[in-house]
Amino acid sequence: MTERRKTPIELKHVPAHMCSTDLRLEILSRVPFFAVLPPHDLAKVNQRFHEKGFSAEEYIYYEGDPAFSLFVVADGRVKLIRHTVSGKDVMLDLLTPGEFFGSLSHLEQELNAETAQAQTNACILTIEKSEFHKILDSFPGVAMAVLEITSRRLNAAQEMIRQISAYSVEKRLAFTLLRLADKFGKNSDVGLLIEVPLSRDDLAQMTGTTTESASRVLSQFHKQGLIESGRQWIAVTDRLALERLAGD
Amino acid sequence: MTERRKTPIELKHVPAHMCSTDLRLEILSRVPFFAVLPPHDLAKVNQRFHEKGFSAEEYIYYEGDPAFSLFVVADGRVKLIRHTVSGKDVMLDLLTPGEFFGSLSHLEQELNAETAQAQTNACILTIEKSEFHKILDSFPGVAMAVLEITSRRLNAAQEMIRQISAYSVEKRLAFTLLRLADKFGKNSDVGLLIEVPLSRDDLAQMTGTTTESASRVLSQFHKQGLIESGRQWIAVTDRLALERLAGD
DNA sequence: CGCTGCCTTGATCTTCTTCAAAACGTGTGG
DNA sequence: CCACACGTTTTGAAGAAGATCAAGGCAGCG
Repeated sequence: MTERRKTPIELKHVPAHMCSTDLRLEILSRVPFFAVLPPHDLAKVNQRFHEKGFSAEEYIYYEGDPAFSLFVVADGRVKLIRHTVSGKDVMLDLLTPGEFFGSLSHLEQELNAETAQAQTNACILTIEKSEFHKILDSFPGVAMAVLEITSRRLNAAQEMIRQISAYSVEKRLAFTLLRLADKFGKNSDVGLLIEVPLSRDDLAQMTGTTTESASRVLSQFHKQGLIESGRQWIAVTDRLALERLAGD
Repeated sequence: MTERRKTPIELKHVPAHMCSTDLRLEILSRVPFFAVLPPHDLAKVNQRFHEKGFSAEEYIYYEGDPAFSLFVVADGRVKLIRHTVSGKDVMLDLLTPGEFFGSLSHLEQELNAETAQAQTNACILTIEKSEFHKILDSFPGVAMAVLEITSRRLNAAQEMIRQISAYSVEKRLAFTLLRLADKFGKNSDVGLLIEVPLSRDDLAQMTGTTTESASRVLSQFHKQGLIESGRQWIAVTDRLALERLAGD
Protein backbone atom coordinates (compact mmCIF):
# COMPACT_ATOMS: atom_id res chain seq x y z
CA MET A 1 0.00 0.00 0.00
CA THR A 2 3.03 2.24 -0.20
CA GLU A 3 2.85 5.12 -2.58
CA ARG A 4 6.00 4.38 -4.50
CA ARG A 5 4.98 5.11 -8.06
CA LYS A 6 8.06 6.16 -9.99
CA THR A 7 9.13 3.58 -12.50
CA PRO A 8 11.84 1.39 -11.05
CA ILE A 9 12.69 -0.20 -14.39
CA GLU A 10 16.03 0.78 -15.80
CA LEU A 11 16.21 0.22 -19.50
CA LYS A 12 19.86 -0.28 -20.17
CA HIS A 13 19.38 -1.78 -23.59
CA VAL A 14 21.42 -0.87 -26.60
CA PRO A 15 20.49 2.28 -28.44
CA ALA A 16 18.47 1.53 -31.50
CA HIS A 17 20.34 0.60 -34.67
CA MET A 18 23.48 -0.15 -32.76
CA CYS A 19 24.22 -3.78 -32.12
CA SER A 20 27.77 -4.48 -31.20
CA THR A 21 29.25 -6.94 -33.66
CA ASP A 22 31.73 -8.10 -31.10
CA LEU A 23 29.05 -9.39 -28.81
CA ARG A 24 27.41 -11.59 -31.39
CA LEU A 25 29.44 -14.69 -30.76
CA GLU A 26 28.91 -14.45 -27.06
CA ILE A 27 25.18 -14.04 -27.55
CA LEU A 28 24.88 -16.93 -29.97
CA SER A 29 26.68 -19.18 -27.54
CA ARG A 30 23.95 -18.45 -25.04
CA VAL A 31 21.16 -19.35 -27.45
CA PRO A 32 19.91 -22.66 -26.06
CA PHE A 33 20.05 -24.52 -29.33
CA PHE A 34 23.53 -23.37 -30.26
CA ALA A 35 24.94 -24.08 -26.83
CA VAL A 36 25.46 -27.69 -27.93
CA LEU A 37 27.96 -26.64 -30.59
CA PRO A 38 31.73 -26.66 -30.13
CA PRO A 39 33.38 -23.20 -30.51
CA HIS A 40 34.69 -23.85 -33.98
CA ASP A 41 31.26 -24.73 -35.35
CA LEU A 42 29.69 -21.86 -33.49
CA ALA A 43 32.04 -19.45 -35.23
CA LYS A 44 30.93 -20.85 -38.58
CA VAL A 45 27.31 -20.50 -37.62
CA ASN A 46 27.94 -16.96 -36.50
CA GLN A 47 29.04 -16.00 -39.97
CA ARG A 48 25.66 -16.86 -41.40
CA PHE A 49 23.88 -14.36 -39.21
CA HIS A 50 23.29 -10.69 -39.83
CA GLU A 51 22.35 -8.18 -37.18
CA LYS A 52 19.89 -5.36 -37.09
CA GLY A 53 18.85 -2.80 -34.47
CA PHE A 54 15.26 -1.77 -33.78
CA SER A 55 13.83 1.07 -31.73
CA ALA A 56 11.17 0.44 -29.14
CA GLU A 57 7.76 0.06 -30.80
CA GLU A 58 9.31 -0.60 -34.19
CA TYR A 59 7.92 -3.50 -36.18
CA ILE A 60 10.26 -6.31 -37.19
CA TYR A 61 7.80 -8.01 -39.50
CA TYR A 62 4.06 -8.15 -40.05
CA GLU A 63 1.54 -10.93 -39.91
CA GLY A 64 0.69 -11.99 -43.44
CA ASP A 65 3.95 -10.88 -45.03
CA PRO A 66 6.12 -13.48 -46.77
CA ALA A 67 8.46 -15.13 -44.26
CA PHE A 68 12.09 -15.25 -45.29
CA SER A 69 14.11 -15.44 -42.12
CA LEU A 70 14.57 -16.74 -38.68
CA PHE A 71 15.37 -14.24 -35.93
CA VAL A 72 17.17 -14.40 -32.63
CA VAL A 73 16.84 -11.79 -29.92
CA ALA A 74 20.31 -10.58 -28.99
CA ASP A 75 19.30 -7.71 -26.75
CA GLY A 76 16.02 -6.15 -25.66
CA ARG A 77 12.47 -7.51 -25.64
CA VAL A 78 10.36 -8.57 -28.59
CA LYS A 79 6.64 -9.24 -28.57
CA LEU A 80 4.74 -11.53 -30.89
CA ILE A 81 1.19 -10.46 -31.69
CA ARG A 82 -1.76 -11.64 -33.72
CA HIS A 83 -4.22 -9.04 -34.86
CA THR A 84 -7.97 -9.43 -35.04
CA VAL A 85 -10.56 -7.85 -37.32
CA SER A 86 -12.01 -5.91 -34.40
CA GLY A 87 -8.61 -4.33 -33.80
CA LYS A 88 -8.11 -6.20 -30.54
CA ASP A 89 -4.60 -7.61 -30.60
CA VAL A 90 -3.51 -10.79 -28.88
CA MET A 91 0.03 -11.09 -27.51
CA LEU A 92 1.33 -14.62 -27.88
CA ASP A 93 4.76 -14.26 -26.38
CA LEU A 94 7.29 -11.83 -25.03
CA LEU A 95 10.84 -12.79 -25.88
CA THR A 96 14.12 -12.25 -24.10
CA PRO A 97 17.70 -12.50 -25.41
CA GLY A 98 18.54 -15.98 -26.66
CA GLU A 99 15.03 -16.78 -27.89
CA PHE A 100 14.19 -17.24 -31.54
CA PHE A 101 11.16 -16.31 -33.61
CA GLY A 102 10.10 -16.11 -37.24
CA SER A 103 9.91 -18.91 -39.70
CA LEU A 104 11.10 -22.43 -39.06
CA SER A 105 9.42 -24.05 -42.00
CA HIS A 106 11.55 -24.68 -45.04
CA LEU A 107 8.53 -24.14 -47.24
CA GLU A 108 8.88 -21.25 -49.58
CA GLN A 109 5.68 -19.26 -49.95
CA GLU A 110 5.11 -19.27 -46.23
CA LEU A 111 3.57 -16.21 -44.60
CA ASN A 112 4.25 -14.85 -41.15
CA ALA A 113 1.61 -16.12 -38.77
CA GLU A 114 2.13 -13.22 -36.39
CA THR A 115 3.56 -9.73 -36.11
CA ALA A 116 6.86 -9.17 -34.34
CA GLN A 117 7.42 -5.85 -32.63
CA ALA A 118 10.29 -4.52 -30.55
CA GLN A 119 9.00 -3.84 -27.05
CA THR A 120 12.21 -2.05 -26.10
CA ASN A 121 15.17 -0.99 -28.18
CA ALA A 122 16.47 -4.26 -29.45
CA CYS A 123 19.25 -5.96 -31.33
CA ILE A 124 18.12 -8.83 -33.51
CA LEU A 125 20.17 -11.44 -35.32
CA THR A 126 18.71 -12.75 -38.55
CA ILE A 127 19.44 -15.68 -40.79
CA GLU A 128 17.92 -16.76 -44.08
CA LYS A 129 15.57 -19.70 -43.80
CA SER A 130 17.64 -21.73 -46.22
CA GLU A 131 20.86 -20.95 -44.36
CA PHE A 132 19.30 -21.99 -41.11
CA HIS A 133 18.24 -25.27 -42.63
CA LYS A 134 21.77 -25.94 -43.70
CA ILE A 135 22.73 -25.57 -40.06
CA LEU A 136 19.96 -27.89 -38.95
CA ASP A 137 21.11 -30.45 -41.48
CA SER A 138 24.75 -30.16 -40.47
CA PHE A 139 24.18 -30.27 -36.73
CA PRO A 140 21.45 -32.67 -35.66
CA GLY A 141 21.92 -31.61 -32.05
CA VAL A 142 20.71 -28.15 -32.97
CA ALA A 143 17.61 -29.56 -34.65
CA MET A 144 16.82 -31.59 -31.55
CA ALA A 145 17.16 -28.54 -29.34
CA VAL A 146 14.89 -26.52 -31.61
CA LEU A 147 12.34 -29.33 -31.46
CA GLU A 148 12.52 -29.36 -27.69
CA ILE A 149 11.88 -25.62 -27.48
CA THR A 150 9.05 -25.75 -29.98
CA SER A 151 7.40 -28.54 -27.98
CA ARG A 152 7.59 -26.47 -24.85
CA ARG A 153 6.04 -23.52 -26.63
CA LEU A 154 3.26 -25.76 -27.89
CA ASN A 155 2.66 -26.87 -24.33
CA ALA A 156 2.57 -23.27 -23.12
CA ALA A 157 0.11 -22.30 -25.87
CA GLN A 158 -2.16 -25.19 -24.98
CA GLU A 159 -2.01 -24.22 -21.35
CA MET A 160 -3.09 -20.74 -22.37
CA ILE A 161 -6.05 -22.23 -24.24
CA ARG A 162 -7.13 -24.03 -21.11
CA GLN A 163 -6.84 -20.86 -19.08
CA ILE A 164 -8.81 -18.64 -21.42
CA SER A 165 -11.44 -21.30 -21.95
CA ALA A 166 -12.15 -22.04 -18.35
CA TYR A 167 -10.80 -19.48 -15.91
CA SER A 168 -11.79 -16.00 -14.83
CA VAL A 169 -9.87 -12.88 -15.79
CA GLU A 170 -8.63 -12.66 -12.22
CA LYS A 171 -7.13 -16.16 -12.26
CA ARG A 172 -5.62 -15.62 -15.71
CA LEU A 173 -3.99 -12.37 -14.71
CA ALA A 174 -2.56 -13.94 -11.59
CA PHE A 175 -1.17 -16.75 -13.70
CA THR A 176 0.25 -14.39 -16.29
CA LEU A 177 1.96 -12.26 -13.65
CA LEU A 178 3.57 -15.36 -12.19
CA ARG A 179 4.89 -16.44 -15.58
CA LEU A 180 6.23 -12.96 -16.23
CA ALA A 181 7.83 -12.87 -12.81
CA ASP A 182 9.54 -16.20 -13.51
CA LYS A 183 10.87 -15.02 -16.83
CA PHE A 184 11.59 -11.34 -16.23
CA GLY A 185 11.50 -11.01 -12.47
CA LYS A 186 14.35 -9.47 -10.55
CA ASN A 187 14.47 -8.75 -6.87
CA SER A 188 14.35 -5.06 -6.09
CA ASP A 189 13.27 -2.76 -3.29
CA VAL A 190 9.68 -2.81 -4.55
CA GLY A 191 9.53 -6.61 -4.67
CA LEU A 192 9.97 -9.04 -7.54
CA LEU A 193 10.12 -6.53 -10.36
CA ILE A 194 9.11 -7.56 -13.87
CA GLU A 195 11.81 -6.02 -16.02
CA VAL A 196 9.79 -5.14 -19.09
CA PRO A 197 7.78 -1.98 -19.68
CA LEU A 198 4.27 -3.46 -19.58
CA SER A 199 1.14 -1.37 -19.92
CA ARG A 200 -2.30 -2.46 -18.75
CA ASP A 201 -3.10 -2.94 -22.39
CA ASP A 202 -0.17 -5.31 -22.83
CA LEU A 203 -1.39 -7.38 -19.92
CA ALA A 204 -4.88 -7.39 -21.38
CA GLN A 205 -3.53 -8.64 -24.70
CA MET A 206 -1.66 -11.40 -22.93
CA THR A 207 -4.67 -12.64 -20.98
CA GLY A 208 -7.43 -12.22 -23.51
CA THR A 209 -9.30 -9.38 -21.87
CA THR A 210 -9.70 -5.59 -22.12
CA THR A 211 -7.53 -2.78 -20.80
CA GLU A 212 -10.24 -1.75 -18.35
CA SER A 213 -10.75 -5.23 -16.94
CA ALA A 214 -7.02 -5.70 -16.54
CA SER A 215 -6.78 -2.36 -14.76
CA ARG A 216 -9.63 -3.22 -12.40
CA VAL A 217 -8.13 -6.56 -11.44
CA LEU A 218 -4.67 -5.07 -10.93
CA SER A 219 -6.14 -2.37 -8.71
CA GLN A 220 -7.74 -5.10 -6.66
CA PHE A 221 -4.45 -7.03 -6.49
CA HIS A 222 -2.79 -3.88 -5.26
CA LYS A 223 -5.41 -3.36 -2.56
CA GLN A 224 -4.85 -6.95 -1.47
CA GLY A 225 -1.14 -6.30 -1.21
CA LEU A 226 -0.20 -8.78 -3.92
CA ILE A 227 1.55 -6.35 -6.24
CA GLU A 228 3.10 -2.92 -6.50
CA SER A 229 2.67 -1.13 -9.78
CA GLY A 230 2.71 2.09 -11.68
CA ARG A 231 2.84 3.39 -15.19
CA GLN A 232 4.22 0.58 -17.35
CA TRP A 233 5.68 -1.45 -14.52
CA ILE A 234 4.61 -4.16 -12.11
CA ALA A 235 6.30 -5.92 -9.21
CA VAL A 236 5.03 -8.98 -7.39
CA THR A 237 5.09 -8.49 -3.63
CA ASP A 238 3.25 -11.61 -2.47
CA ARG A 239 4.02 -14.49 -4.73
CA LEU A 240 2.44 -17.17 -2.58
CA ALA A 241 -0.88 -15.35 -2.40
CA LEU A 242 -0.84 -14.90 -6.17
CA GLU A 243 -0.18 -18.58 -6.64
CA ARG A 244 -3.05 -19.44 -4.35
CA LEU A 245 -5.27 -17.14 -6.39
CA ALA A 246 -4.14 -18.62 -9.69
CA GLY A 247 -5.08 -21.95 -8.19
CA ASP A 248 -1.97 -23.77 -9.17
CA MET B 1 -34.45 -27.61 -43.09
CA THR B 2 -34.98 -31.24 -44.04
CA GLU B 3 -35.86 -33.55 -41.23
CA ARG B 4 -33.19 -36.14 -41.83
CA ARG B 5 -31.94 -36.98 -38.38
CA LYS B 6 -30.65 -40.55 -38.38
CA THR B 7 -26.92 -40.82 -37.90
CA PRO B 8 -25.18 -41.15 -41.24
CA ILE B 9 -21.82 -41.99 -39.70
CA GLU B 10 -20.65 -45.52 -40.24
CA LEU B 11 -18.00 -46.54 -37.77
CA LYS B 12 -16.05 -49.19 -39.49
CA HIS B 13 -13.10 -49.10 -37.13
CA VAL B 14 -11.37 -52.16 -35.74
CA PRO B 15 -13.00 -53.85 -32.82
CA ALA B 16 -11.38 -52.88 -29.55
CA HIS B 17 -8.26 -54.76 -28.52
CA MET B 18 -7.72 -56.08 -31.99
CA CYS B 19 -5.13 -54.35 -34.10
CA SER B 20 -3.98 -56.30 -37.05
CA THR B 21 -0.23 -56.76 -36.81
CA ASP B 22 -0.01 -57.14 -40.54
CA LEU B 23 -1.20 -53.63 -41.16
CA ARG B 24 1.40 -51.97 -38.97
CA LEU B 25 4.02 -51.48 -41.61
CA GLU B 26 1.54 -50.04 -44.02
CA ILE B 27 0.29 -47.64 -41.37
CA LEU B 28 3.76 -46.53 -40.34
CA SER B 29 4.64 -45.81 -43.93
CA ARG B 30 1.74 -43.37 -44.01
CA VAL B 31 2.90 -41.54 -40.89
CA PRO B 32 4.17 -38.26 -42.29
CA PHE B 33 7.49 -38.34 -40.52
CA PHE B 34 8.29 -41.90 -41.43
CA ALA B 35 7.32 -41.45 -45.04
CA VAL B 36 10.82 -40.13 -45.69
CA LEU B 37 12.40 -43.46 -44.78
CA PRO B 38 13.39 -46.13 -47.30
CA PRO B 39 11.54 -49.48 -46.85
CA HIS B 40 14.46 -51.21 -45.18
CA ASP B 41 14.78 -48.58 -42.46
CA LEU B 42 11.05 -48.43 -42.04
CA ALA B 43 11.01 -52.15 -41.28
CA LYS B 44 13.61 -51.63 -38.60
CA VAL B 45 11.62 -48.78 -37.11
CA ASN B 46 8.52 -50.93 -37.18
CA GLN B 47 10.15 -53.45 -34.89
CA ARG B 48 10.51 -50.87 -32.15
CA PHE B 49 6.77 -50.26 -31.96
CA HIS B 50 4.18 -52.14 -29.98
CA GLU B 51 0.47 -52.02 -30.62
CA LYS B 52 -2.52 -51.80 -28.37
CA GLY B 53 -6.27 -51.63 -28.93
CA PHE B 54 -8.63 -49.31 -27.06
CA SER B 55 -12.40 -49.23 -26.87
CA ALA B 56 -14.30 -46.02 -27.51
CA GLU B 57 -14.21 -43.78 -24.43
CA GLU B 58 -11.25 -45.66 -22.97
CA TYR B 59 -8.39 -43.59 -21.60
CA ILE B 60 -4.92 -44.05 -23.08
CA TYR B 61 -3.13 -41.95 -20.48
CA TYR B 62 -3.95 -39.26 -17.97
CA GLU B 63 -2.77 -35.71 -17.54
CA GLY B 64 -0.24 -35.62 -14.73
CA ASP B 65 0.91 -39.23 -15.03
CA PRO B 66 4.57 -39.91 -15.83
CA ALA B 67 5.14 -39.89 -19.58
CA PHE B 68 7.03 -42.89 -20.92
CA SER B 69 6.04 -43.25 -24.52
CA LEU B 70 5.20 -41.72 -27.81
CA PHE B 71 1.99 -42.89 -29.51
CA VAL B 72 0.82 -43.07 -33.10
CA VAL B 73 -2.80 -43.47 -34.10
CA ALA B 74 -3.09 -46.47 -36.41
CA ASP B 75 -6.86 -46.62 -36.59
CA GLY B 76 -9.74 -44.72 -35.03
CA ARG B 77 -9.91 -41.27 -33.45
CA VAL B 78 -8.13 -40.03 -30.36
CA LYS B 79 -8.88 -36.87 -28.46
CA LEU B 80 -6.44 -34.87 -26.34
CA ILE B 81 -7.97 -33.11 -23.37
CA ARG B 82 -6.89 -30.86 -20.54
CA HIS B 83 -9.01 -30.89 -17.43
CA THR B 84 -9.82 -27.90 -15.26
CA VAL B 85 -10.57 -27.62 -11.55
CA SER B 86 -14.19 -26.71 -12.30
CA GLY B 87 -14.59 -29.97 -14.19
CA LYS B 88 -14.89 -28.21 -17.53
CA ASP B 89 -12.64 -30.05 -19.97
CA VAL B 90 -10.88 -28.46 -22.91
CA MET B 91 -10.26 -30.49 -26.06
CA LEU B 92 -6.97 -29.56 -27.67
CA ASP B 93 -6.98 -31.85 -30.63
CA LEU B 94 -8.74 -34.70 -32.33
CA LEU B 95 -6.36 -37.08 -34.03
CA THR B 96 -6.69 -39.28 -37.05
CA PRO B 97 -4.57 -42.24 -38.21
CA GLY B 98 -0.95 -41.26 -38.89
CA GLU B 99 -0.81 -38.57 -36.20
CA PHE B 100 1.35 -38.85 -33.11
CA PHE B 101 0.82 -37.81 -29.52
CA GLY B 102 2.41 -38.30 -26.13
CA SER B 103 5.85 -37.33 -25.06
CA LEU B 104 8.51 -35.97 -27.37
CA SER B 105 10.87 -34.75 -24.72
CA HIS B 106 13.78 -36.96 -23.85
CA LEU B 107 13.65 -35.72 -20.29
CA GLU B 108 12.92 -38.41 -17.78
CA GLN B 109 10.58 -37.28 -15.04
CA GLU B 110 8.29 -35.62 -17.51
CA LEU B 111 4.55 -35.72 -16.86
CA ASN B 112 1.77 -35.89 -19.42
CA ALA B 113 0.48 -32.41 -20.10
CA GLU B 114 -2.89 -33.71 -21.26
CA THR B 115 -5.20 -36.70 -21.16
CA ALA B 116 -5.53 -38.93 -24.21
CA GLN B 117 -8.82 -40.72 -24.75
CA ALA B 118 -10.06 -42.96 -27.53
CA GLN B 119 -13.00 -41.24 -29.21
CA THR B 120 -13.83 -44.39 -31.18
CA ASN B 121 -12.45 -47.88 -30.98
CA ALA B 122 -8.83 -47.38 -31.83
CA CYS B 123 -5.58 -49.09 -32.53
CA ILE B 124 -2.55 -47.30 -31.17
CA LEU B 125 1.14 -47.91 -31.83
CA THR B 126 3.48 -47.11 -28.98
CA ILE B 127 7.20 -46.69 -28.65
CA GLU B 128 9.40 -45.97 -25.66
CA LYS B 129 10.67 -42.44 -25.47
CA SER B 130 14.29 -43.60 -25.49
CA GLU B 131 13.68 -45.85 -28.48
CA PHE B 132 12.09 -43.03 -30.38
CA HIS B 133 15.06 -40.82 -29.68
CA LYS B 134 17.35 -43.45 -31.12
CA ILE B 135 15.29 -43.20 -34.29
CA LEU B 136 15.49 -39.42 -34.28
CA ASP B 137 19.25 -39.63 -33.88
CA SER B 138 19.66 -42.18 -36.63
CA PHE B 139 17.39 -40.48 -39.14
CA PRO B 140 17.68 -36.70 -39.18
CA GLY B 141 14.96 -36.50 -41.81
CA VAL B 142 12.50 -37.89 -39.31
CA ALA B 143 13.49 -35.30 -36.72
CA MET B 144 12.97 -32.52 -39.25
CA ALA B 145 9.52 -33.83 -40.13
CA VAL B 146 8.57 -34.04 -36.46
CA LEU B 147 9.74 -30.46 -36.02
CA GLU B 148 7.65 -29.35 -38.98
CA ILE B 149 4.52 -30.98 -37.56
CA THR B 150 5.13 -29.58 -34.09
CA SER B 151 5.52 -26.10 -35.56
CA ARG B 152 2.23 -26.43 -37.35
CA ARG B 153 0.54 -27.52 -34.18
CA LEU B 154 2.01 -24.55 -32.36
CA ASN B 155 0.61 -22.32 -35.04
CA ALA B 156 -2.81 -23.94 -34.73
CA ALA B 157 -2.77 -23.55 -30.95
CA GLN B 158 -1.88 -19.88 -31.24
CA GLU B 159 -4.64 -19.37 -33.76
CA MET B 160 -7.01 -20.91 -31.24
CA ILE B 161 -5.80 -18.44 -28.62
CA ARG B 162 -6.62 -15.57 -30.94
CA GLN B 163 -10.06 -16.98 -31.59
CA ILE B 164 -11.01 -17.56 -27.98
CA SER B 165 -9.58 -14.20 -26.94
CA ALA B 166 -11.33 -12.08 -29.47
CA TYR B 167 -14.21 -13.77 -31.26
CA SER B 168 -17.76 -14.70 -30.36
CA VAL B 169 -18.91 -18.25 -29.76
CA GLU B 170 -20.71 -18.13 -33.08
CA LYS B 171 -17.56 -17.25 -35.04
CA ARG B 172 -15.48 -19.81 -33.14
CA LEU B 173 -17.96 -22.58 -33.79
CA ALA B 174 -18.12 -21.73 -37.47
CA PHE B 175 -14.34 -21.83 -37.58
CA THR B 176 -14.14 -25.12 -35.68
CA LEU B 177 -16.70 -26.75 -37.96
CA LEU B 178 -14.67 -25.70 -40.98
CA ARG B 179 -11.47 -27.16 -39.55
CA LEU B 180 -13.28 -30.39 -38.70
CA ALA B 181 -14.78 -30.52 -42.17
CA ASP B 182 -11.32 -30.13 -43.68
CA LYS B 183 -9.86 -32.89 -41.58
CA PHE B 184 -12.74 -35.35 -41.25
CA GLY B 185 -15.16 -34.24 -43.93
CA LYS B 186 -16.50 -36.65 -46.52
CA ASN B 187 -19.08 -35.95 -49.13
CA SER B 188 -22.35 -37.73 -48.45
CA ASP B 189 -26.01 -37.32 -49.23
CA VAL B 190 -26.44 -35.00 -46.23
CA GLY B 191 -23.57 -32.75 -47.27
CA LEU B 192 -19.97 -32.64 -46.15
CA LEU B 193 -20.19 -35.09 -43.30
CA ILE B 194 -17.75 -34.90 -40.38
CA GLU B 195 -16.79 -38.51 -39.81
CA VAL B 196 -16.36 -38.51 -36.06
CA PRO B 197 -19.05 -39.01 -33.46
CA LEU B 198 -19.15 -35.49 -32.00
CA SER B 199 -21.55 -34.46 -29.29
CA ARG B 200 -22.53 -30.86 -28.54
CA ASP B 201 -20.38 -31.19 -25.50
CA ASP B 202 -17.35 -32.18 -27.60
CA LEU B 203 -17.87 -29.11 -29.77
CA ALA B 204 -18.18 -26.97 -26.66
CA GLN B 205 -14.89 -28.35 -25.34
CA MET B 206 -13.22 -27.57 -28.63
CA THR B 207 -14.41 -23.96 -28.76
CA GLY B 208 -14.18 -22.97 -25.13
CA THR B 209 -17.88 -22.66 -24.39
CA THR B 210 -20.69 -24.65 -22.76
CA THR B 211 -22.84 -27.47 -24.11
CA GLU B 212 -25.92 -25.26 -24.07
CA SER B 213 -24.28 -22.39 -25.93
CA ALA B 214 -22.92 -24.78 -28.55
CA SER B 215 -26.38 -26.29 -28.96
CA ARG B 216 -28.01 -22.89 -29.35
CA VAL B 217 -25.55 -21.78 -32.01
CA LEU B 218 -25.82 -25.05 -33.91
CA SER B 219 -29.61 -24.77 -33.88
CA GLN B 220 -29.25 -21.34 -35.36
CA PHE B 221 -26.81 -22.63 -38.00
CA HIS B 222 -29.34 -25.30 -38.87
CA LYS B 223 -32.16 -22.76 -39.21
CA GLN B 224 -29.90 -20.76 -41.52
CA GLY B 225 -29.31 -23.83 -43.63
CA LEU B 226 -25.58 -23.97 -42.94
CA ILE B 227 -25.49 -27.44 -41.41
CA GLU B 228 -27.41 -30.64 -41.00
CA SER B 229 -27.01 -32.43 -37.71
CA GLY B 230 -28.35 -34.90 -35.23
CA ARG B 231 -27.28 -36.87 -32.24
CA GLN B 232 -23.50 -37.02 -32.34
CA TRP B 233 -23.09 -36.04 -35.97
CA ILE B 234 -22.79 -32.92 -38.05
CA ALA B 235 -22.57 -32.22 -41.77
CA VAL B 236 -21.72 -28.91 -43.40
CA THR B 237 -24.23 -28.02 -46.10
CA ASP B 238 -23.19 -24.47 -46.92
CA ARG B 239 -19.45 -24.12 -46.59
CA LEU B 240 -19.20 -20.68 -48.15
CA ALA B 241 -21.75 -19.18 -45.81
CA LEU B 242 -19.94 -20.70 -42.85
CA GLU B 243 -16.67 -19.23 -44.05
CA ARG B 244 -18.29 -15.85 -44.39
CA LEU B 245 -19.59 -16.16 -40.86
CA ALA B 246 -16.21 -17.22 -39.49
CA GLY B 247 -14.88 -14.11 -41.17
CA ASP B 248 -11.92 -15.73 -42.76
C1' DC C 1 3.27 24.28 -17.30
C1' DG C 2 0.57 22.28 -20.40
C1' DC C 3 0.31 18.30 -23.51
C1' DT C 4 0.01 13.42 -24.42
C1' DG C 5 -0.72 8.98 -23.31
C1' DC C 6 -1.66 5.79 -19.56
C1' DC C 7 -4.39 4.50 -15.85
C1' DT C 8 -8.60 4.39 -13.01
C1' DT C 9 -13.36 4.21 -11.89
C1' DG C 10 -18.32 4.35 -12.59
C1' DA C 11 -22.55 3.13 -15.15
C1' DT C 12 -24.65 0.59 -18.54
C1' DC C 13 -25.25 -3.09 -21.66
C1' DT C 14 -24.24 -7.38 -24.03
C1' DT C 15 -22.87 -11.92 -24.16
C1' DC C 16 -22.60 -16.00 -22.26
C1' DT C 17 -23.18 -19.13 -18.37
C1' DT C 18 -26.04 -21.41 -15.21
C1' DC C 19 -30.02 -23.76 -13.73
C1' DA C 20 -34.02 -26.18 -14.96
C1' DA C 21 -37.12 -28.94 -17.54
C1' DA C 22 -38.87 -31.00 -21.45
C1' DA C 23 -38.24 -33.40 -26.02
C1' DC C 24 -35.90 -36.43 -28.77
C1' DG C 25 -32.88 -40.62 -30.66
C1' DT C 26 -30.87 -44.55 -30.13
C1' DG C 27 -30.09 -49.00 -28.50
C1' DT C 28 -32.10 -52.57 -25.52
C1' DG C 29 -34.92 -56.12 -23.83
C1' DG C 30 -39.30 -57.79 -23.74
C1' DC D 1 -41.37 -55.15 -33.66
C1' DC D 2 -42.60 -52.16 -30.06
C1' DA D 3 -41.99 -49.75 -25.78
C1' DC D 4 -39.00 -48.34 -22.41
C1' DA D 5 -34.88 -46.14 -20.55
C1' DC D 6 -30.86 -43.62 -21.00
C1' DG D 7 -28.05 -40.10 -22.57
C1' DT D 8 -28.11 -36.23 -25.73
C1' DT D 9 -30.12 -32.19 -27.33
C1' DT D 10 -33.07 -28.26 -27.11
C1' DT D 11 -35.14 -24.26 -25.17
C1' DG D 12 -36.40 -20.93 -21.63
C1' DA D 13 -35.50 -17.78 -17.88
C1' DA D 14 -32.49 -15.76 -14.64
C1' DG D 15 -28.07 -14.35 -13.37
C1' DA D 16 -23.08 -13.22 -13.61
C1' DA D 17 -18.99 -11.88 -15.71
C1' DG D 18 -16.94 -9.01 -18.45
C1' DA D 19 -17.11 -5.54 -22.46
C1' DT D 20 -18.18 -1.09 -23.75
C1' DC D 21 -18.82 3.75 -23.20
C1' DA D 22 -17.54 7.79 -20.84
C1' DA D 23 -15.05 10.91 -17.97
C1' DG D 24 -11.59 12.32 -14.95
C1' DG D 25 -6.82 11.85 -12.83
C1' DC D 26 -2.01 11.30 -12.95
C1' DA D 27 2.87 10.71 -14.69
C1' DG D 28 6.37 12.03 -17.52
C1' DC D 29 8.16 15.01 -21.08
C1' DG D 30 9.03 18.77 -24.01
